Amino acid sequence: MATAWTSDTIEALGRAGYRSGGARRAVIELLGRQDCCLTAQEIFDGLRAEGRAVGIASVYRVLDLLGERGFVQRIDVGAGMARFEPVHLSGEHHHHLVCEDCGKVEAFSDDGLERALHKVEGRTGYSVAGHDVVLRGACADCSA
Amino acid sequence: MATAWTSDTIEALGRAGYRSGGARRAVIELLGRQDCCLTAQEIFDGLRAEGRAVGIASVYRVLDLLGERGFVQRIDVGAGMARFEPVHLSGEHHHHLVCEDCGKVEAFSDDGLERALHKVEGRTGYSVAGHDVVLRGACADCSA
DNA sequence: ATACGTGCAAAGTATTTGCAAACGG
DNA sequence: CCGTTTGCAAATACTTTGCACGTAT
Repeated sequence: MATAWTSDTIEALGRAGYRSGGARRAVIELLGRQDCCLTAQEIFDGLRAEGRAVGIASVYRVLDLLGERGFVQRIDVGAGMARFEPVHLSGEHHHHLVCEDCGKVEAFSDDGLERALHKVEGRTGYSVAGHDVVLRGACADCSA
Repeated sequence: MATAWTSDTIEALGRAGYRSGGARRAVIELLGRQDCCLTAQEIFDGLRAEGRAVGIASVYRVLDLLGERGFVQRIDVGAGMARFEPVHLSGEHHHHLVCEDCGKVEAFSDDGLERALHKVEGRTGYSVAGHDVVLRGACADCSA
């Protein structure tokens, strides 16, 4: 069950002249199945759990390549560890809610917020390629 | 010319039982003079440049203490290096604009964005303590 | 006087790189 | 075959910690 993102990504890399060895394909396939962000270590562990062991260096190399080409978005929630998630062509995306207590990371999205961001982006003088929003706080479980 | 933030912070720490040695004071004073975020290394270099050499470990220790107590905000713009800036009691704050090309970081603020954020925060189920927004792109110089 | 603060050096963690072997086209 | 990709181990970069000494109160 290859997702659209998975096949689009593999195909686009192929067109750009990249070969598809086992490690790259495995990382892309695992990423395609996620709906929120993962750390490099989580990807490494996930692949190992399904028996497709790859070197941690390859995980980083694939993430770096995908990041450069805009297929994944690097996300920093401030835990000293980068997180990565697929960027969907549809343009739909979400932002993150981080529990400062237990470390849980969840996604949320909001149209009003997107509109406000879009408006600001026009006034910056920058050619804005993207944005990240992180809300920090205590989740329902932790604030109880 | 001690800023309000500088003296408020030193005073509050004093009330909380912290002594004021040279390194802590130096870091707090330097931070109080900034209007945007600095890395630990920039703080270290800045202090050294003004002849107030402090250990890099002390810089990190002070930043950690100030962060815990809410006097500074840790900011991640995705360069693999944390940045820190004073949190003003007035509640006024800004967000960041990062040039992915040259690495420049600038501040911006926008009331419409704050309103949109505030609205979203109420619907999350989290008790939201704060938020960060990072706009990524190419600055005027780099996109030319 | 005594506990807290500081600097240095060593340790720790996340990430990157060098290199030789495996592999895809 | 030949150049890319991969895994391993070593290197790096940022940050944290241990410890002995200095200092504020």
